[in-house]
Amino acid sequence: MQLAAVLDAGGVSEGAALLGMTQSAVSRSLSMLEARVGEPLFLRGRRPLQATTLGTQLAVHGRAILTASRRATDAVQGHLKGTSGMVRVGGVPFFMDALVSQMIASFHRDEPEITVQQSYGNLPDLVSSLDARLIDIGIVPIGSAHPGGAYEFIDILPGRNVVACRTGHPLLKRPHPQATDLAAFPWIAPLPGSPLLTDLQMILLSIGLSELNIRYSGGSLMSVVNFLADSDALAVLPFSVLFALRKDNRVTVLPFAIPQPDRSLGILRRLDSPRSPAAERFSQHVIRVFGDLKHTIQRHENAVAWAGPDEAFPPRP
Amino acid sequence: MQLAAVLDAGGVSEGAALLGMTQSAVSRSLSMLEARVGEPLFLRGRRPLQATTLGTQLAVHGRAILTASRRATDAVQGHLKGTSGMVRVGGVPFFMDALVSQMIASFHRDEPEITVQQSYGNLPDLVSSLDARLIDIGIVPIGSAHPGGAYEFIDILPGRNVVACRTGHPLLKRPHPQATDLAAFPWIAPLPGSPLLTDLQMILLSIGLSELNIRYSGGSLMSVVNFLADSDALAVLPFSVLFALRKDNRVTVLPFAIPQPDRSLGILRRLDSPRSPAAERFSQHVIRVFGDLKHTIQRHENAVAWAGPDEAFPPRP
DNA sequence: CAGCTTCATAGCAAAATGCTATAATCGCTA
DNA sequence: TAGCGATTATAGCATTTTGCTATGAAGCTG
Repeated sequence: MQLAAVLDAGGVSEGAALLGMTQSAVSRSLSMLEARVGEPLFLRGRRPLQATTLGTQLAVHGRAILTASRRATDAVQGHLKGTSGMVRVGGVPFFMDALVSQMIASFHRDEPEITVQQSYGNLPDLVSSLDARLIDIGIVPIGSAHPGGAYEFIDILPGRNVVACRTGHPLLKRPHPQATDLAAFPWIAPLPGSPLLTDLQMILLSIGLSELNIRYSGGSLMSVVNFLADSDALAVLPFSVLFALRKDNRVTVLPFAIPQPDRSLGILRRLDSPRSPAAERFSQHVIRVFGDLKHTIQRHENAVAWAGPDEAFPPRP
Repeated sequence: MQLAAVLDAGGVSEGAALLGMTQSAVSRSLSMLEARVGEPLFLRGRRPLQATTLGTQLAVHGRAILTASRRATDAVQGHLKGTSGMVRVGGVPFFMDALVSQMIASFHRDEPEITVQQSYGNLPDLVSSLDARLIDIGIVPIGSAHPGGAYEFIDILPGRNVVACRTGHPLLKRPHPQATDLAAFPWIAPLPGSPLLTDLQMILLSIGLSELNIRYSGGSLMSVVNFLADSDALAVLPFSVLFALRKDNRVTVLPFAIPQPDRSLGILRRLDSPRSPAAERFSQHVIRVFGDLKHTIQRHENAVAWAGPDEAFPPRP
């Protein structure tokens, strides 16, 4: 580091000043380095100081160490102030892809120094990831089965599922689609482990059918949307996810009321985990953006003319 | 560095072993680092050791320092053994482009760890570069004017100039071209400062003309060759340079004997400069390759049916 | 809960590192 | 080339850091 500083500054005294040290200290340690190497590192008595080839080469590595060292102190200071750092976020795939990824982008605009590490998983995986401290926060839908006292759960969006179809789907032309109509079309099943899977079975029950015509399952959100848009298939999706996709105008809500899960999307974190300022800021950001989003989503929901099998499943107010 | 090693190895003891230290030393310094930072860097009591986000981030920089440090020791060891290092070579443009650049390539095949830094210059520039220790060796043509006792000059190729023209040049059809024939064509002048410029004037004198028809001057070798190949112009070039270009079959030797300079291409270096093994190896390589080349060049020279203004300038034996 | 492994802490010696003060050297100019 | 101004090397000393061995504490495993 001293070699690099000295060569960059053009002299021992200047280099020492650059490092906040005295000239003598730098002079000695460089002499010792030369002695250890057994070769001169620079040519004495020249202004500006000339390095030997070996000196030049070593200075390259010294510069690397110097910058790494500076970055390390920056990382620590940023971490303590919360202006930089790292958040490891795990979440359920669909929400991450549709909503959280955009929030990460907007978060990065505000806090460019904070690294966000995203990972996917369903509730059990995310809980064990939290336990193993592999992630700092999880963004998951949680129902009545609370995960226990070791966790904090911050509610950010009520769960609300809808039936999704492509824009221009034949069923959209009917004023009041019936359950039997829905059963006539192929369905997309969510990934195993997804809460949407149980939701789908709930719907089956409520409709009174024993089985749906599952034609596709197991894809990411992008795959599902692509499939939906290019076919007449139907899928159960969170309304907020569809809301996030409204700009594309490829998929939309089928106005058919279905039983709603008693579930909320929220931020899950361990109470005992050392909460870093970066994670704190990210959580606040997500909560704020979802808070802003909630009203817009609500308006869009109310704009749908719902129809359903009976009055047992009205849209939430 | 210790943090990185410990996290990579998966434990304090393993990390210490990786660094060739005892476990206790590493344990203590990491504790001190944690105290300094004021935050835990890893979660105690977990196998394999889990880092906090800050620990992970700092480890990144630690790894950078670790690799830089390793590379530095490699650089030193390589320098001492001569298997790695850096040579700064300066040379006259035409020889560098035609011959030395290829030798640098073949040298790099043998010694991939040695960096070669090439620069251009004519004799005076190269001497001052040597004095300023900006280059380690110079590859220059030197005549009777020896540069002085502070330098070592190793002869590698006798100077031998020829008139060059494109293949298919009209003059090639004549069995014995005369001086007046040559004067009828445009000429390419070498860059100012090049020894070839004085050579060209020598030729003028010997031919008995006061001036040649200079149509182009000041280009690099590639420019000169391109110009030669696409015109009927003539140029004075070292035979070895033309030899190196024989594969392209674009330019060739005009069999017209011209006065030869009392000059040799050779390696110039300061006697007092700290001679690195890398520079030593490079010099040896250049000398060896030129040594091999010399005989081939000689054969090609002898194959030319020379003709000239008189017997004063016969081809060298 | 014993046994094994791993990590943290003491205690001590050696080395490295820092400073101030001072000598030696170098480059430049008159 | 002598001298000046600036820069670099060395001395001497105090402090900190670093290393080791030995030993205690804590965690997993069967």
